[in-house]
Amino acid sequence: MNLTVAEENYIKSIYKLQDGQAVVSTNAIAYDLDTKPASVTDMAKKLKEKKLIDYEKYQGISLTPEGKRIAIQIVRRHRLWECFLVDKLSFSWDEVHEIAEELEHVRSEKLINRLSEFLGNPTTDPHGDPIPDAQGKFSKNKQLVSLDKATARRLEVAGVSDQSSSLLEFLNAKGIKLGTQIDVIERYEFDNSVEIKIRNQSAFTISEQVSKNIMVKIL
Amino acid sequence: MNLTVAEENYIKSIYKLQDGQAVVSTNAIAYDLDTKPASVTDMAKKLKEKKLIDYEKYQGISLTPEGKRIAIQIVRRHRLWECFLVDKLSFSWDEVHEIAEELEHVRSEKLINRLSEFLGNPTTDPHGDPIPDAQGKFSKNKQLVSLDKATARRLEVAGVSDQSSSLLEFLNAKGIKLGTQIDVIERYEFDNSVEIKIRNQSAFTISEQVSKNIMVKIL
DNA sequence: AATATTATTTAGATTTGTCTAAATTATATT
DNA sequence: AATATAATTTAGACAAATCTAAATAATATT
Repeated sequence: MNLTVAEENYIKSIYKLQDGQAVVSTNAIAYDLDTKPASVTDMAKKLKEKKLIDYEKYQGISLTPEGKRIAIQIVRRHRLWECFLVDKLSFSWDEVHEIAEELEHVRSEKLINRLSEFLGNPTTDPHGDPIPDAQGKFSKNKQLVSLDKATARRLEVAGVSDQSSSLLEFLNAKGIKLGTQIDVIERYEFDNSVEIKIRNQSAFTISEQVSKNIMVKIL
Repeated sequence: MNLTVAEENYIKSIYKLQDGQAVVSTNAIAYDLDTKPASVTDMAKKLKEKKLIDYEKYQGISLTPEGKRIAIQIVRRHRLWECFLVDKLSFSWDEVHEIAEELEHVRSEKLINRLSEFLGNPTTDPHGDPIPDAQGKFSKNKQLVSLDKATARRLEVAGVSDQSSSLLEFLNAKGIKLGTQIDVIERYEFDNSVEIKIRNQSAFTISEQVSKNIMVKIL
């Protein structure tokens, strides 16, 4: 199956948006890929032709098993490159996404498997997202919860669910990174903000919007 | 200047073919890029529009200073990635070209400069070709000569001028790699073949075609 | 249920990079 | 110099990926 970069981006987007949902809407994909719904319809026909998605007019889009397999390989490539950029080239986690977005389209199984080996076969990327292995299997992770729902006092940052530069920059500025231990000081009901404290720093408050996007492990 | 992958490939090809020549022909570019002369003419108009080449109908093509600057950056990216693949991911030098051909189009100065640093700012790639620095300057190399023209007895392989898989495979099979020391046993005038010997191996003969493409340093 | 709103698709156009076939220009040969 | 051959360009077409505007279908609201 030889896919264009555009086709790979659609597959990846559908995979990301599907997550649980039965189907993904034309509009959602268009928004995610910063394109127009009409373009999504066009591409849907092509991907259906290639048997990578199930698609009936007006009925939404979902990946076929083959489409999902391909999506997972793309995710694998993306996350391994992110590891490389952070671990080997000393990029910070909030600046690797765009570059990995390009590197992920270089298709060579040998390259990716060697890269994985070189990095020590990591199972999570710098954002805490799991990296599927060459067979597409995810190592089952400890259960992660978003910070706004975690009940424990002491938590460890294990990832972020929104990878927009704005959020990553904010976390960077606050000194929150993967593995950072956080103590929850107080939760404010009226706006669901959370006061937290990082070791050796004074406490500060983060909004619900932020806490919803921080994934944590309970310690 | 935002170039497409196709445009970059044309720039790179023109740079490679120009080397000394005043201009490059439409046909030569078409052959090098495995496309048709008509397509080259089409692209020439576009690149002229962008002021990356000098081009007048029927008069051949040459890079402008800006075109050359860009070409050298592409060459830098290509060769650094080749180093990475060989030095870090244990690829052999005859299998890296195609992959580097894709990686070279990922445009991020920061990425390339960090990669260079990570590799120890190498000045030659696994084929012995010089790697320009971030400013586009080549470190002046010891003068290399092709094996068919070298007069000395003892030589060291410093590169190959043709990087086709077929040649690289041949060299690999014969145990000839970068840094290999060669003794010239005999030169046969009638077909310009050369009998050579590698330490601890029995002598064998290589054709003019091969010897022309092996670049050597005199020891 | 009728109507308004939103989502989706179709139709037709555009851009990029390519092609083939025909026309033109340059170069080589007699 | 005339003619043959080779190189190059033009003209017109195509596929991929996109777009806008209009049409249609699904969903929500009154």
